[in-house]
Amino acid sequence: MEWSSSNPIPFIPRNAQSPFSFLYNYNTVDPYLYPPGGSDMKHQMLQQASLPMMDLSQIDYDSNNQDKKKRLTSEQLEALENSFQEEIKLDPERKMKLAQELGLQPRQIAVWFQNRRARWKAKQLERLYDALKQEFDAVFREKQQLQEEVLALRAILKEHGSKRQAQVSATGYSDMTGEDTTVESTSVNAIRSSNNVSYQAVATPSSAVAAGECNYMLNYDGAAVPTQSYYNWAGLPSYP
DNA sequence: TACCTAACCTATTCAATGA
DNA sequence: TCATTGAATAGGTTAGGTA
Repeated sequence: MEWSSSNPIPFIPRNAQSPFSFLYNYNTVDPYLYPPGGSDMKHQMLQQASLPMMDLSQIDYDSNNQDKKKRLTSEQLEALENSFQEEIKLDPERKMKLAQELGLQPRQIAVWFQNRRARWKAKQLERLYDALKQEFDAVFREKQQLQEEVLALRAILKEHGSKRQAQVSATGYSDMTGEDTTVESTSVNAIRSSNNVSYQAVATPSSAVAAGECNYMLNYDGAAVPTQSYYNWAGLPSYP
């Protein structure tokens, strides 16, 4: 059965004399709105009925109760979605207007918007996670490439060190003509080329957005200094 | 300043639904 | 039958109004 004004759920109390009759059909008669009294209304009514405070969750619901959860119709969902796209927050005027137009209780409109905002936020977090993961993967790959480059450079240095040592031993002086620098520079370029390391800023538009969102969501001021662990992780030579 | 109220958020429950 | 979805609830927080 659909939930709409054209097909309303008849309000048939389980027992009109029962002090608990207000618990039934509250999809039709919203206990949080009618009458006004806030979220303590159930307890207030229990007290008015001269009954002790009790755990309402323990009350035995009738198997024929009328508060079965009903899915909203596609028309109702479309209207609610359109309204949500216009404005994520719901002002009282819009809530009443939507309730009237869609044949729903204002409380249902408010609940739908609350759940919709929760789903929207979860989706945003999911996107942020994906963006950060991509960023991490890219940085991790670059770190591996740099480590390989460091190893290669160390090997070159070791090789040239051995040659120089042999030259000093043979001639008694060191050759500082700059030829070695040219060799090393060429070697570095070759290694970098083979590793396809660009040496540009890693931040991509998506990662920049992700970082911005991350800073916003985590209330992060963005002024952090690299930590000791970062230097260790990055394989950097020294920690300032 | 304490209290009240309304609106909101997060976590959870549970009926409806589809594979 | 079971996993997923989403409407609804519970309980907590916060902001604004008021005595």
